[in-house]
Amino acid sequence: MKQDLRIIKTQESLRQALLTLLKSKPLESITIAELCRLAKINRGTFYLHYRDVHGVFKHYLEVIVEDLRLSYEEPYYKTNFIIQNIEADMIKIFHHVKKYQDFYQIIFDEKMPMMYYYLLFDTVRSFMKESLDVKYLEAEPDINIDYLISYQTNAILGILIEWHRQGFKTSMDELNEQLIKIVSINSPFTGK
Amino acid sequence: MKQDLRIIKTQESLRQALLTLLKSKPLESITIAELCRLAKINRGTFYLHYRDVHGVFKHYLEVIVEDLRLSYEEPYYKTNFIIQNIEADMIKIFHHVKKYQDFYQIIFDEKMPMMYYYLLFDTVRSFMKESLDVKYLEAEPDINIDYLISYQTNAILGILIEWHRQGFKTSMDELNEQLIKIVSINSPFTGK
DNA sequence: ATTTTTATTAGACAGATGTTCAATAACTTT
DNA sequence: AAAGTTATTGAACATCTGTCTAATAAAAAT
Repeated sequence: MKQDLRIIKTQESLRQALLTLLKSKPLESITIAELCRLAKINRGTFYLHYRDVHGVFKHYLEVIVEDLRLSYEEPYYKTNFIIQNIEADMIKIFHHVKKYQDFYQIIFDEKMPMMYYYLLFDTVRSFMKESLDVKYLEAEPDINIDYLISYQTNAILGILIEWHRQGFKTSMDELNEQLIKIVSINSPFTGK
Repeated sequence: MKQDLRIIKTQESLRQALLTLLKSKPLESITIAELCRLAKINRGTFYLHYRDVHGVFKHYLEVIVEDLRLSYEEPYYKTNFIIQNIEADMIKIFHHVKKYQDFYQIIFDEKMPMMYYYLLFDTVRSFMKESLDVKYLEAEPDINIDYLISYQTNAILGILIEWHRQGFKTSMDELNEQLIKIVSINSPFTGK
C-alpha cells in the first residue's frame, strides 16, 4: 500500500509554514494555532501528526543531521598521523555547523529543549565511536568505552558552544587551528 | 528600606508548591494555574515575579549551584602531580551531582531548556578557568583560552551526561577511576 | 499611630491548548 | 468506476495563558 498523499501534503504545509514564520519571529513565540492558520490545516489535524511546534522543527534538524552523517561517510586519505585524521573529521563538523549556522543559532539557544543538543551529541558520538573503538580497547582494558566516548564527544561540542556564544564569528580556519592546538596539548590536565 | 515581606511570602509559597507538585508529576506538566492554586497565590501575582514555571524552578538550581561553588572553594592539599589535583576537583563535582541527583535527573531531561545546562556549564567553567589559566598561557601563546576552557569543561559535562543516561547507577568510586584513566590517556587523539 | 507606598487581589478579556465527535472529503484498492 | 478506507474538517468543550483594570490589604516610613 502507498503512503497516503494527504499525510504528506499536511506535513509539508506545516513545515513550510514554520519556515516562513521563522523568518520573522523566534521559534518559542510561534503557536500551534498560528502555524495551522498559515498552513491552512485544521488545528485538530495538527495533533494527529505532532505533539507541539518542536515536533515540526525537529524534522529539519533530522534532515540537517543526516547531511552531517553523509559528509562524515565520505572517504578521505588517512595518514599515519592520527591527529591529521581527526583534523579532517572535525573540520567536517565545523563546516557543517557553519553551513547550517542559522539553524544551529536556534538550536543552541537557552530556551531550546535539550533534545536537539542530544540529537547532535548522538550523531557526533557515533562518529567518535567508529574512529576510536579499536585503539583504546587494547591500551586500557579497564576503561569504560561509553564514558570515554561521551567525554570526547562533548569536548568537541564544547567548542561548538563557545563558537555559538561568540556568534560564529571565529573563522573556520582559526577554529581548526585552535582545535589542533588544544588536542596537541596532550591531556589538558597533565600540566605539560 | 526593607525587603517587602509580602514578596518573600509569595515567592516562598510558590517554591514550596512547586516542590510538592514535583513529587507527583513531571515539571513540564505543571501549569502556572495549578501552581498558584496550590500556593494560594493569585495568578496575576505570579506574573509580577516570574515569567513561567521554569522561573520558579531556576531558583532551586541557583541554590544548588551555589552549593557546588562553595564546595569548590574549600581548600585542599595541592600536590605537585596536577592529575591528583584535578581528581580532587572533579570528585567534588561528581559528589555534588550525586547529592542532588533528583534535581540533575530533571535538569538533564530531553524536554528541559538548555538554560539549566548552561548554568552548570558556566559554573564548572569558572572552576576550570581558575585552575588552568596560568599553565597554558605560557606553553601555547597563540591558543584561545576561551575555546580551550569550553572544550575541557564540556568534556567533564560529557561524563555527567553519560552518568545521567545510565541512571546514575555508576558508583562515584568507579566514576573517578574512569576519569583518571580517561585523562591519563593523554590526548584522546594523539593515538598513544 | 498615622500616613504613604506598594504588593496582592478579583474579575474580565481575547487568544491558545488539548481533546472529542460526527460528517465529509480525499485517497487507495479492487 | 465503484467500493472501501482513512485523513481531514468544523464545532464545541473545559482549561490555561498573558495582560489589564480598579479596589483592597499589607507592609514600610514618618
